Amino acid sequence: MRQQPNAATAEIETDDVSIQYGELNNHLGYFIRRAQQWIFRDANSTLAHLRLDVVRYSILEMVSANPGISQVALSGGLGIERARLVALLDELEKLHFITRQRSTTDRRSHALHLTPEGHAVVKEANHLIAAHEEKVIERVGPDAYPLLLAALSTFRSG
Amino acid sequence: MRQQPNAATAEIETDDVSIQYGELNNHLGYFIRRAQQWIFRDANSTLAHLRLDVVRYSILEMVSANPGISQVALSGGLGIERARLVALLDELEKLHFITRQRSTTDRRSHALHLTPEGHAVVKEANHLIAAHEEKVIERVGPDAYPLLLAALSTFRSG
DNA sequence: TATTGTTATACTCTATAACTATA
DNA sequence: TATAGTTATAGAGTATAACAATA
Repeated sequence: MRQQPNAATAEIETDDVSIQYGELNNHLGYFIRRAQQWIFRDANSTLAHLRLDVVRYSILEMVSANPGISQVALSGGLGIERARLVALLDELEKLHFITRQRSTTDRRSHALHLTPEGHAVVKEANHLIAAHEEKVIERVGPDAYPLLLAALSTFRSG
Repeated sequence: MRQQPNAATAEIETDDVSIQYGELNNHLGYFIRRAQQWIFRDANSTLAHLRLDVVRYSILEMVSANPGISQVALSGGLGIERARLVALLDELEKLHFITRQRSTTDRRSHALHLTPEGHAVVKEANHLIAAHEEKVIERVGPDAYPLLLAALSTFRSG
């Protein structure tokens, strides 16, 4: 939350407003970073009381949509290093949201599943995230929104 | 660089392709995160031999566009914590790309400027980044690209 | 030989609080 | 009292390499 500038400082701060962005105006990466900062902060505060953040939520949602998925497949689908995923799954297992079972067909890999509690929490998270998404839609504009999803989906694969 | 799957493993890996994304298909945050991963990795490898990455480059470009800018103004414009900015500017000063001068009007603040070497490196970086940006434009589609910039620019402020 | 999950390590980034010098 | 820059610290994420079990 930013303070309103008072009358005395308002004049001095006007040069803040006239900041120039130079070439950054032509770089999608800059806008994407700023957008992600806002979106993640807003979504994380929405999910906090469920003991989740966007990364942990996306893991639960992926496991929900792909029961029995392996850790490498999950790693690839979410763009999280498989080494990093281990600690995240440890957490979610400790919260009793997921289970890791040895795969019967390939005993190297784990089959991931949601617990009943995991299903409940992901269901509630989906409601909360949908409300957050409405704010995003309003912010980028309802017309632009589906175009954004379509255009950015090309980065999903590698 | 990802290995091509050979004939023997290709069949096994087909279930990788059929991964389901569930609700993530409706969440801009997920696509933004994947897009940023790709864009930052590509841009960073482009800039590496100049001893820059996208964050350090964006600092130089901002200082270039706003000579004499203060550290707090820069922090706000780029969405980098002012505490974090200190170490980044230390680095760029050590590389002789920028200078910190005490402001004559407010001796609490620093006026940031590019050195001649800084100007040269930012000029070269802009060429390299422009080539990178062409890849991005091709990837999201030339029609969608300007819409992305416009729609995401709403996140620049807060 | 290659892959899955795991551990370990070093580095970077984020978030926060406190200190100083100035205003 | 408030702000700009700085320092310090804890937590989270990234990148990489190596190892055991299994294929």
